[in-house]
Amino acid sequence: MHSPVGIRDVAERAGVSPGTVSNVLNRPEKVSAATRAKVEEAVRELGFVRHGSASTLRAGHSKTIGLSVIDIGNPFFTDVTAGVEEVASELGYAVILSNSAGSRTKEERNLLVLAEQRVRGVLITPSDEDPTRLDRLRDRGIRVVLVDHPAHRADQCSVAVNDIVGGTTAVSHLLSGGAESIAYVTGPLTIRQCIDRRVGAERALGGAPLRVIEMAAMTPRAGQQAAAKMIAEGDLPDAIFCANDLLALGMLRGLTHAGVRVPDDVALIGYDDIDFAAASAVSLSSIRQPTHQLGRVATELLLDECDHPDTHAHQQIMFQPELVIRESTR
Amino acid sequence: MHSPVGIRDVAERAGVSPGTVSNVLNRPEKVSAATRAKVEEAVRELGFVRHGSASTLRAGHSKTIGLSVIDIGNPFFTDVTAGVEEVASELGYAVILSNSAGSRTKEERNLLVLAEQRVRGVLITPSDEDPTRLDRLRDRGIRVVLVDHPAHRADQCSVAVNDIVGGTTAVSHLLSGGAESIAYVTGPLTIRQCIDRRVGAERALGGAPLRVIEMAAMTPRAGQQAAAKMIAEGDLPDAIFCANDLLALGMLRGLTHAGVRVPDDVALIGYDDIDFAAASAVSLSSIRQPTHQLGRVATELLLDECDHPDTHAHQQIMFQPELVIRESTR
DNA sequence: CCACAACTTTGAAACGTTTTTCTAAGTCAG
DNA sequence: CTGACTTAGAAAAACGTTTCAAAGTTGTGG
Repeated sequence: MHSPVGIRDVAERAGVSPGTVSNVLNRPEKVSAATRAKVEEAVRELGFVRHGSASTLRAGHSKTIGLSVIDIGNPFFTDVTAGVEEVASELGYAVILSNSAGSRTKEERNLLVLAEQRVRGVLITPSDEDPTRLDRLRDRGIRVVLVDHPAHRADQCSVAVNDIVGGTTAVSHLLSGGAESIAYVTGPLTIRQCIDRRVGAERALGGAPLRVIEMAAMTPRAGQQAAAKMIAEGDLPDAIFCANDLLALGMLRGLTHAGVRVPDDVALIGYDDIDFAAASAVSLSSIRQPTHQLGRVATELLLDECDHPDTHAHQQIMFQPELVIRESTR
Repeated sequence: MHSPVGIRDVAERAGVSPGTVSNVLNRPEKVSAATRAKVEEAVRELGFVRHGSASTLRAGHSKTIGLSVIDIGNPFFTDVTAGVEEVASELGYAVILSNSAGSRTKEERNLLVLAEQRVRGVLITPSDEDPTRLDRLRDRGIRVVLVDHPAHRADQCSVAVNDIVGGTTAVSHLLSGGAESIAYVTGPLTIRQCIDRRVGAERALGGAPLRVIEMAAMTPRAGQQAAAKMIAEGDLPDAIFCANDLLALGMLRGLTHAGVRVPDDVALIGYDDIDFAAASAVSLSSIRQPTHQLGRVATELLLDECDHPDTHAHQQIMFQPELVIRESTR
């Protein structure tokens, strides 16, 4: 283990002052081509790597951002994360990942760790509507961009997808396929996304009744239970709209097992268009959200806000979801 | 935005010296209960948050670790990541996530960023066998633990799952179900995991021939293509072993579409036991790897190495995979 | 009542950068 | 050739912690 090489070692080797090395590193245009070359040479020879903490301490800002998601196991968030990592990495930022796992205390603890690390900004899918923790971050000078959650304030960036439109699109599609009775299988109706998708569904029905089946979780298992319940109760609708693909996949499995044919007996549509939607035995129609894009754009907004605070204009971006038709609604 | 409150503000408020505040923060047992209480009170009143960079700079080590994975979109790595995040968060460490996306240059760039951040250690699933970049990290005093890759050296921790045993288990299970001809559908045979699983499969066959179908990717799409190819060629085996569940799901779909019944006509088994294996129309038998555990243990090893370097004993841990029987091989 | 040990607390230096101020050396017009 | 102006680089002062030797405090036994 060779002793750590610092900016002064580089300076000595190149025959310049430490300040000049710093300039080469941070504002190369301020330095003449000749000395720049000398310094770069020295950096290479000595294998110098800048000490991020020292840099952060003195400069007052770091090259890291925080990402706080609700469930890292959900393909939706995984895709978002991939998009975030991509952009951050391109711009030389490191991403600190934290998973609130739906727990508010864990989220709070994670945000504290992020504050200690003096991250430049935070991308967060908040686990509830309470804005005080985020305000506290902002007070500390940490920028915040909301992900998959529209901002309520104009001085705040956010990136989301219109879930009401998504609900409407899904149900309209089912109606246009000839369905007359429709059921909505959803997760907890405390979750904004579930509520909005329901509102959209009802809007499409224009007053006709929507049978709502609320499950505690949004997993394949829950979907299968919902299927069992509907079959036991004996009256299947013409079509089923599930609030996410995990539910829909479980539902598909439950129906198929009971001898119900999809889409002949019952049409089925999910939400999110995760990779596995296309891969199931009867491929699943779904509402696609630009997840990867969501992560990319959120990160671009955040880093723009950090790097160009004067020209930055806050934006609340709302993407539109997209209908993907597959076998389950043909 | 209130002006940043530092350790000296806290000291002043509590009527002690900055050194004492630092002691309360880092070695509470060195401080009398009375002053500790005073200091903690002051911390709370002022909303003090320690400046991680300053701390890292002075103390010489940080409270962050790096995690470098090959494909953040693959549920296998997602599960590992969740385990890592869990343990790190419990112990107050932040996790910097980087995704090499299979590209060696990207991996290299990411490792540089991690080195700049002076992470305490790195968890990495290396994208190839070349050990020089890892040696370079170790030279810098950054501990390295290999994930899903057995270490070749004794002074190095690693956590992996025995893929040879997994291959043997899968094929033995197929044989015990009465299969006589078996095909192995795999990703590129440059990938260690694919090779090992094949070796295990051949071991189970004890000399009997194994038909190997090598695909360029390990995705549902590739699995479906493999199915189409086998059906076109006209001779289906009794059973198929796929090198991961994504391939197997695609295979299942391809077979079902061609009217081949699983498991009646062909038995099918995958690998990884991702969540969706249980959720498909014909639930998929698979080889389960303790993915979450993999992440947890790797992190525990790394942090033990960091926090107790004198008592730490390097370990190469090899987990055993587990057979999960579902409908596709009944 | 003193010497000594055990325990607390202090104060200043140091960690490796960035930033700001300042000097020296060019450059150019008159 | 001078003086104003520009530019490149040097020197030193921060940034907010931790550390460590030293000083201070308390308690104990003789």
